[in-house]
Amino acid sequence: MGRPRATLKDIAEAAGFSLNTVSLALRGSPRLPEKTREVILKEARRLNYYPNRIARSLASSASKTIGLVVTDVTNPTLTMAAHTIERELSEAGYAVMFATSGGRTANEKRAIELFLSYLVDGILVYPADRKQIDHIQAADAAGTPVVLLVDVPDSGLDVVSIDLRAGAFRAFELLCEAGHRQFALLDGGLKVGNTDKSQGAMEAIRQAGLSPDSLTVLAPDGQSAASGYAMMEKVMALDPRPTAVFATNDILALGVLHWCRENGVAVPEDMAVMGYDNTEVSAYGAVPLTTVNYAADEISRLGVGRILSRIRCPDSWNGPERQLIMPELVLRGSV
Amino acid sequence: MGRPRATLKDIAEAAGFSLNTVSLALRGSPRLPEKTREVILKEARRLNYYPNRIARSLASSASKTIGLVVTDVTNPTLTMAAHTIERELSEAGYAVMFATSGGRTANEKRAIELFLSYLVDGILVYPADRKQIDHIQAADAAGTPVVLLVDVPDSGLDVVSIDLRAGAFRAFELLCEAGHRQFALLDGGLKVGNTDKSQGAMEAIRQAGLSPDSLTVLAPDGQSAASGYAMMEKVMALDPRPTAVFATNDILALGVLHWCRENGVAVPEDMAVMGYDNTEVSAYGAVPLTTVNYAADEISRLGVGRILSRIRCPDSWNGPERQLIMPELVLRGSV
DNA sequence: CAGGTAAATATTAACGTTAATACAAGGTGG
DNA sequence: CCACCTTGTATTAACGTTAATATTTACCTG
Repeated sequence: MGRPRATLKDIAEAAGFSLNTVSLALRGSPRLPEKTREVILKEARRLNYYPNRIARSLASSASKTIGLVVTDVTNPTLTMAAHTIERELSEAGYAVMFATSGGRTANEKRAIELFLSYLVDGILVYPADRKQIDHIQAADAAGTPVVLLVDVPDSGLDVVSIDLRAGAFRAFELLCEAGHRQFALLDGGLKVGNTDKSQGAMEAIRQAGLSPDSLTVLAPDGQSAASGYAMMEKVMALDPRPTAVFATNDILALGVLHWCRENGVAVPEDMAVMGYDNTEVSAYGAVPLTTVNYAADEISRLGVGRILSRIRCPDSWNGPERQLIMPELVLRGSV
Repeated sequence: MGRPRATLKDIAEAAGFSLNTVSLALRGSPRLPEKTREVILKEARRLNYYPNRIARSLASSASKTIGLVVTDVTNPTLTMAAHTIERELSEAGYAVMFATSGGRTANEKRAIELFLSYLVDGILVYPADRKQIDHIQAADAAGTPVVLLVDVPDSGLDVVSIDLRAGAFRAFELLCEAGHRQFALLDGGLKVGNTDKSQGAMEAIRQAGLSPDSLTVLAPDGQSAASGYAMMEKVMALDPRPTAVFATNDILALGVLHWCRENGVAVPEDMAVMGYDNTEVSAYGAVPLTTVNYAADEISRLGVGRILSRIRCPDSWNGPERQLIMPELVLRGSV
């Protein structure tokens, strides 16, 4: 099975220096003369040395690893975010440990514990349930920096997030301006305590001088196109019947569009449909979807920046900060 | 920043046993009497102990970690696979380290080296380029089991994969039976040495008694809907003009459908369109897409099973095995 | 009751690093 | 020219676990 891999000791013996000198040389210490370093580096290359990060972590109590917990990678938005996070971190020399909670707090808790047991230097979380975050707060309090990627006010934690409420607010402003007076909102987040979008919607309606009755909020079962499709039965049964459906993500909206096509409901003439996230598919559905952009890239970059700065200069940290990104509308044909 | 976390030593002192006894107790050794174990477990809970896996890894030289390299998480198929892999492994008590190669061998190499430096117990890879796999072979040869999730014949490595060639073969059988005689194939894999699907297509055409000229293979720039859309200019300029377009993934096909709608080409009447992967969106595009299923779940489960069995019983391993899953066609409206 | 075995626990040495000192040699300044 | 830095290197002790032996105690057997 091949020789055991080379260690610092092997290099030390081969190069004729002490183990620690080798360690210093490989870490580029300025305390060593050029020549010594060269000899050692050459030997290291010859032996095909690469460091054992486990040992390094143990000795230095810094693992150069970040944990990422995501609710559901199947969501293209979170996929994008995970992707960017991985790229950014890997450029910064960090490895990524990855876990999904499936929206269940128990899983999330296990994942975080796992991460802690691997001594991760920091944790990025899309929380499963914003009402249950004790275990997250505990991790932060115990000294492992945490950054939330969804806004949880008063969590006492660092937050970098899209302003979801503002996104929904803008979306409903648009719908109101377009003359709609009766709305259905399919909110996939309600079941996990995420009411931002519903709240934003309601605010916009109030501001437009409409009655709260003009908005019906429905909680679909999952985040799939199938479940958006299924909800349309209920939407069409409402009285008065809405003229606009807003879904809290594109994939739900896609299901809505599909239902409309199959049932001869013209979009946007008979029914306006709006999504959320601006995933790639939104442009290519039965009707190009008007949606709210989710700047996954920006969130990821900012989130990574924040966690790294907390890790690298723990002193310059002055308590948690909330940073909310304002989302843009993406106008296409479905409204 | 909170107390430093409890170690075995702390428990040992609190419980009045030696450090090693504590270690044994926590690992459930049968050599200890029930009572001792209870005392120790109680103390451990009281101190909120959880193991330091870094230390454990170093001592036991097994990290209970698996590395996963994927070419592009943005691809919903790979997302699904990554998701299932993570779930399966986490159930088996393994953590997952995650990296994307972006289809670049250099990145893949770096990722694998990173994994090795973290002493992962095994590696699952969607290889970036099947012509450059020395570094993967090297990892396996050096004692870290590797399983490829894409077929690379004669790699000398374990393989669990969808039979991509057979999928394309079946797809073209279908198209031929439907009476088509002139085909365009948008192959997103060509640029990274992945010719399976093109080969399968050609075989089917040959078997149907058609001339090789009836198939035009085009290499789109990326794996996006936009690039599928862009390629349609070229497809329509072909002479004779094809009556069927086969794209090697759904997202490309989605772009094709979009082009057709915008340019008044009726699908499937004027143009048959087929995709590959059976991603969720394929059912909800401008026209429901006929496609080839990619059993991401099955691949993932089998891949995880294989790597775990190699880790857990290295002795019962009799050299690399190739396991190919036969894909099914999914018939919808676009053909 | 000597001798042996088993059960329960302790001791010691790894694992491969980093970090904190320690030491030697050679130069410099008062 | 001796005390004192500086420069280059070596030594030693962590880090928190597991693994391999040791040791003690208790019990059983002939």
